[in-house]
Amino acid sequence: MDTAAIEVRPDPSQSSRVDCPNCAFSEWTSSARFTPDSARYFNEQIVHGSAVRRHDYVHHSGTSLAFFAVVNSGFLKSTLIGRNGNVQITGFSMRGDVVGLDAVGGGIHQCDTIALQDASLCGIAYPRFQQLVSDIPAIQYLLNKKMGTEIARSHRAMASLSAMYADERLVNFLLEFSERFAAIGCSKLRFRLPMQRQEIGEYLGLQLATVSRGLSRLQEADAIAIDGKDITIKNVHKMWCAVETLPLRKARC
Amino acid sequence: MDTAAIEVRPDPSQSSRVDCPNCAFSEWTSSARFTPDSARYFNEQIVHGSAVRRHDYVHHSGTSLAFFAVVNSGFLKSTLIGRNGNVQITGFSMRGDVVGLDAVGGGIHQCDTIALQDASLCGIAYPRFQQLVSDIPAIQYLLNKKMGTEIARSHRAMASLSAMYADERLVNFLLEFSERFAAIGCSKLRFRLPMQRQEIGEYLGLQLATVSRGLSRLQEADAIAIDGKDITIKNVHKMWCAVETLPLRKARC
DNA sequence: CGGGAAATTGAGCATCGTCAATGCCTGTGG
DNA sequence: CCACAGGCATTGACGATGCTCAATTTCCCG
Repeated sequence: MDTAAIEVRPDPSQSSRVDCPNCAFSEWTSSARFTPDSARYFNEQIVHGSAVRRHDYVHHSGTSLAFFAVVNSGFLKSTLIGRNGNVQITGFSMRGDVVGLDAVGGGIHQCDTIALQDASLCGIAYPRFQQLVSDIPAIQYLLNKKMGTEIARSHRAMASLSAMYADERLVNFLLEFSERFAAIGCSKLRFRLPMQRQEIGEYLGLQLATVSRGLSRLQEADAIAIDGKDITIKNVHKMWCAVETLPLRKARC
Repeated sequence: MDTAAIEVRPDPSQSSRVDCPNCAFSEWTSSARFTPDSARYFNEQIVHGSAVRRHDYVHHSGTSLAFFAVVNSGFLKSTLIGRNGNVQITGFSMRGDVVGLDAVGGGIHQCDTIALQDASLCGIAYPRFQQLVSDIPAIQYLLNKKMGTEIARSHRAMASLSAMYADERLVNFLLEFSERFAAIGCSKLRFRLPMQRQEIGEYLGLQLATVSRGLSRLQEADAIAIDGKDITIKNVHKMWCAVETLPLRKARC
């Protein structure tokens, strides 16, 4: 799989390249800031409905930014590889998320982005995107919003990595996903985590074993129910309480 | 101190509001993408040479994004306050850095930004900035670059917080500052850290005591010299070696 | 020069990483 | 249809890293 993955594999379930019923860019073009004409024009520049399969790379670290992709369905992870081979997952992408933003600074992708499961993407070539910006200011406005949101999210992630105990990070993580699922119209109380325990650990800075123990503890506290990757949030309050039942932590409340 | 800090406190050392010899926005207007006319016009919209004093707030978390500020001189920190009162420093800003980017997503500042020492800023009102974008595409391009760079930096910070030992984070931190000082024309081998040990800890996810111990260890290894806040980098290679002399870590090489 | 904040350093122990054994689930081939 | 293999998850034991608490020294500013 290579950088061109989203270009070479049109998703057969998408009948038309232009009238893409599932396209997450519609969140952009339906914005009030778009005129119908500019929306149509923008839409024509998009490569619609590219499919990637589990483990495919959407882009590689070190390659130049060729296109922005937006996720229609499925899930992606973005990873940095450290000096010692440490894997850090910098984020998970789901429907509506734009992939490739960390390359905007220098034009070179800093991370690998990989499909966690089969996914559908829409993309727009970066040079084309830059041309459109001057014609359609709304595009720029929406890109700014996405980038600002990503900055805020990674700052929160830093706080979680830096200042929270393992169990708190887990609770935070589950609630982050709960919110994000709600934002795309799924249940915020019952959802399937698309990644495995190892990958949760690589995002939260924890070992696989610690993640597993933490989830078990939350379940014992009757705060959540776990069925493999399926999570049911039973009691948000209990989630935070469960975190504070360990010896030293009681003092902190 | 309040959100309007940069508006109400013109720096007397700046003689003119328009011809600001020290303005870090000159990095923008001198870009090849600016025509002389647009550079002049942009420059006229900037509030030049506002001074903030140590401990002043440049903006408060929860307030709306009123302006972008760029740092001319001095240093700022941006902080998130957690549920338990934990302080997370999400970044330090120095000359050329734009402050307020994490508010672009939702229009509300997510962090407090505070001067570590007396500083000089230039600012531009956000609504005005947005108006200018359509007239001067170069502005947008440069903002994008800054935001993309910030995303990449916070992802690296996540990796550091998540996957590195205390001493590695410190080495990483010192080298990050070394690079950034070099980028603004200062020595990369000898510089003064503007923040205190506690604040290094709040950025790196370490306790003050751990920071202090780590620095001492690097000094004992003859990798750096410490004189209070003044750091001399004596041997980059030894910095990384020093990290690996503790018991368990030898195995990892 | 003196007072208070910041930094260094020490001792003890909690959290979490490491290593390892076991259990569960799925897909495959006999 | 069942056995088996391989990946993934759970759970246990143990020890190291780094946090907490605290004493002391150094630095900075009035």
